[in-house]
Amino acid sequence: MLRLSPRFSVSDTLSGGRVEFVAPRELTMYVCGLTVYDFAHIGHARTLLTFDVLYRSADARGFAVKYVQNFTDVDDKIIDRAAREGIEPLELAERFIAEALRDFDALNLRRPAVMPRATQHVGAMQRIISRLIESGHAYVVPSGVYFSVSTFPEYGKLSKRRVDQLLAGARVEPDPHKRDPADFALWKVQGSGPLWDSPWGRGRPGWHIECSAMINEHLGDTIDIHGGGADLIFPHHENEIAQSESYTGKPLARAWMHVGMLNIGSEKMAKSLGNIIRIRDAVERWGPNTLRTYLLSAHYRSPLEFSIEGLRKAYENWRIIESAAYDLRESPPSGDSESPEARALLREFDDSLASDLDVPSAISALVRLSRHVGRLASERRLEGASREVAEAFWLMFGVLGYRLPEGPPPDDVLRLVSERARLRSEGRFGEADALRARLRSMGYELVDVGDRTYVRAVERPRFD
RNA sequence: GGAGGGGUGUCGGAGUGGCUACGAGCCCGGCUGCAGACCGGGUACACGUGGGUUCGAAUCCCACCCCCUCCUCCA
Repeated sequence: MLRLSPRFSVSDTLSGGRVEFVAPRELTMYVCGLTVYDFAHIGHARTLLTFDVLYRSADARGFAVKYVQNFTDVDDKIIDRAAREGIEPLELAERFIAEALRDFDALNLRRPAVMPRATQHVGAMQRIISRLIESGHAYVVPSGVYFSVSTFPEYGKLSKRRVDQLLAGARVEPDPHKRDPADFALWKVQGSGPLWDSPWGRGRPGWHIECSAMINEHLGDTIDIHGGGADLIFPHHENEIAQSESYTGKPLARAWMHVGMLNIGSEKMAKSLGNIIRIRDAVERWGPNTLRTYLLSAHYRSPLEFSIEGLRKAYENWRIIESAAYDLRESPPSGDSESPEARALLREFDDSLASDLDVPSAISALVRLSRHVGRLASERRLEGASREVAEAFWLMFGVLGYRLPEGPPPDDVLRLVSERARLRSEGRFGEADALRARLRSMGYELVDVGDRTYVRAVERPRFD
């Protein structure tokens, strides 16, 4: 039985170095998910896909992974948009959570164990806030509760900032009740939007406290991996650290992982810039596996510049993998011998992912194994080949989160296939090829091997 | 202005002192009635710029240039 090694390391934004994890043991992961006021875009997908591969690979290494990814369902933008549409903020959030889950499924993101929502953890947030006030880390003013940055000497350690520099850069008009411009809100006393009663006035939680609360509720004081987009380093994660560590007195996370931005036209893809591509549009246009290959084609810490050219190359890689997957599905190897090729490539795949989640190199190893499969298939040697070839292939395929369409083709497709076979046997190749083209446009490819014809549901991205 | 991360062949991307990772692309050929996958050959023998250290540097040192992100909600 081939498997991945029980250890991996990732680089940690906080220390700047690597942190290693060794199975078997529990692995707790928390990833900052979406704020649900609109459809998710492929920038979000890049981050989620990165942690999806981390999740799957850690699982394959023998860790008992506990993965939590939240939804932020209360925030100014949700309230604003709901007001514009004349519906309740929570209703709007509910709607976009449903849409997001649909997109996640389309992307074949493996569901985290828990997907908590901010509004379901207000009590936990209030408990933390109360304790922070008692211990002098936070103070109450008429407009709410603020965290006092000066009570946490390590403030700035994640984003490598110094508090005195923050003051100079503070562009927001400060609340006059703030003692220090760098202090941030834990609780906001307000009159509109979803409101909760609290000892400090009716209102709602500040930005960052939700993650501290949800991490603490679901995963404990110190988690193994905390992740998110690189744009969350400051202030979001910095503030989480300040709150949580003041509250528990322990480190919040052993490793902080941040995914580089997806840029488009040399600018970050962001709703506020209006340059987004929705996940569902991208999946529809390019297919889930091609899109996944593309968004994972750059190392996760590097920025990725969106390009059709890059998508096209990702598709070329996927074609090779896809074809091998079908070859293996149609002719599963049954040999008992060892496969040195499969072992070597699996090892390379394993090492790549173990070394700070080098997915591009891992994909490269899978492509080479796919080519090996293709060679065996073309030589009609696949059935007699080592089972390890299939074992290694499906392991790699699964860890990278690829998925082939399930189930047999619909009847009308099968009818066309047999029609084409008839034409072909009569030597009417022109008409047969026209049918092949028509099937292709329906998403089905025919592969003739000897006297057999295979029907494959394939991705057919559009690059115009 | 401050902080962080980068600049490697057409693209993506390894590589932290010597042995041209790797993958895709592109061109030609083979296999195929034609295709896909597969196979053979070819193309690119690159390292932001200028100095320095060294027998030897993409890798070390110095200076400079450029790009991206963050410093405001943001995956």
